[in-house]
Amino acid sequence: MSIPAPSSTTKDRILEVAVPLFASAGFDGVSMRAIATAVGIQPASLYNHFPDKQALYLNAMAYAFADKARGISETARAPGSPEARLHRFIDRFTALMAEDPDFRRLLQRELLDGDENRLRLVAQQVFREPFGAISALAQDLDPECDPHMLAISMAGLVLFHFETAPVRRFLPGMRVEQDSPSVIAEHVKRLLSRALARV
Amino acid sequence: MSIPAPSSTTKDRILEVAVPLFASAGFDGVSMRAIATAVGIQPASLYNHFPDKQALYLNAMAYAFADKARGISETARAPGSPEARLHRFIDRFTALMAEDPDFRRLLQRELLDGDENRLRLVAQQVFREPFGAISALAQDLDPECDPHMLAISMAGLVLFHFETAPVRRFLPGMRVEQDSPSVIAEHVKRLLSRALARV
DNA sequence: CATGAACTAACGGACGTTCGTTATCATGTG
DNA sequence: CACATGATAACGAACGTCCGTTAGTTCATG
Repeated sequence: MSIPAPSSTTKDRILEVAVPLFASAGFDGVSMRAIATAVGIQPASLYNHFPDKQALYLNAMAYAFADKARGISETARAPGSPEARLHRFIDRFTALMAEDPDFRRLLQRELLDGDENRLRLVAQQVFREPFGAISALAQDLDPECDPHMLAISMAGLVLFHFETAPVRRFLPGMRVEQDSPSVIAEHVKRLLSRALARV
Repeated sequence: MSIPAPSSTTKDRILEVAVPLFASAGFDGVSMRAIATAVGIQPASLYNHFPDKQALYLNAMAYAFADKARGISETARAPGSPEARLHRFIDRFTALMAEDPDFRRLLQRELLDGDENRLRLVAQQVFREPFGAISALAQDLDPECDPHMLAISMAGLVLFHFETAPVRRFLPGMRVEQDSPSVIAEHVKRLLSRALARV
């Protein structure tokens, strides 16, 4: 997924290992001992790099979210007609969520459990800029619609298909292709294009 | 919300207290001692009613999800034109999520952390029927569209606005009215009506 | 008197964290 | 070049706390 730097510091290796652990089990579900074991050091050694578990978690979040924000907003701000920008955004956003499940899971975990400070931090440092870009795109697509709400709807349409994948397996009418990123993207693009077509 | 039975057993009182605790802090975030304290009994007494914590959690889930399934599927299956049924479903579904945040949080927690057994249980005993109803409505609305994916999209459009509420507070363009159930319902209905209008 | 549900007390284990020590290694000095 | 120095990061061991759970006991109710 990401090219491991040849001269990676221990601190980076800890974060690299901690991100998927936190993404899959949450803050309370991952012990310092588990992280240390995964890195291959003793638990006490973690405290040479981070003052406490909370700091390690925040650094892991920042590590996981790095450059994601820029990637999203760039695709939304790219030139072209609103429809073309919409399609490019949906394609890219879907691919991003498919290729980095840790990012999506960390995000949804924060939405459930994040305290006010963490949520403000994530909102301002990660989502403010790309969300502004999506909102601007939304306004170009349908000037009469609240751009804030339309932006949320656009992102939610994509995300919810990933979010529900583990339970959709057990529901009727499920076909494996419905989990494929390209199928999801096509479905969302079709829905949004028709909803937002100039009248 | 729900009428408390006058002759409620201790078992019911435990579940009643455990549901919001589990909904807000998750399985690992709620100790047996915390539940016992909230009920007003000793931790050991919980084991007179449930063999272990896992069983208590499963019963709490069943308790929280009871009758929700029936409520959802009834609104989706009600008679009328597809458009009218869509509007009624969105209205009712939105109201349901707004008035019972515990249900929504428990659901999203399961989507994140539920193991295969729990997810299958939830899918088959809670969502199979209402999801079928929504899918049927989706097929009536747009026979050319995959009803499974359209049903997911319809639910996701509503849910994502609630899910992101805690972080939207810190994003630009936010106005308080965007958290109101009726505004969310109107937004979603408008979007879906236009997307699914007969060509 | 039998039964079920409450109590008090405690067990064993996992957890976050701290402590004192050791090993590695780049750097400055004779 | 040889060697002391200081910083960094690893280690093993332990502390205090909280957890899920169990055991044994009391007590009210039928």
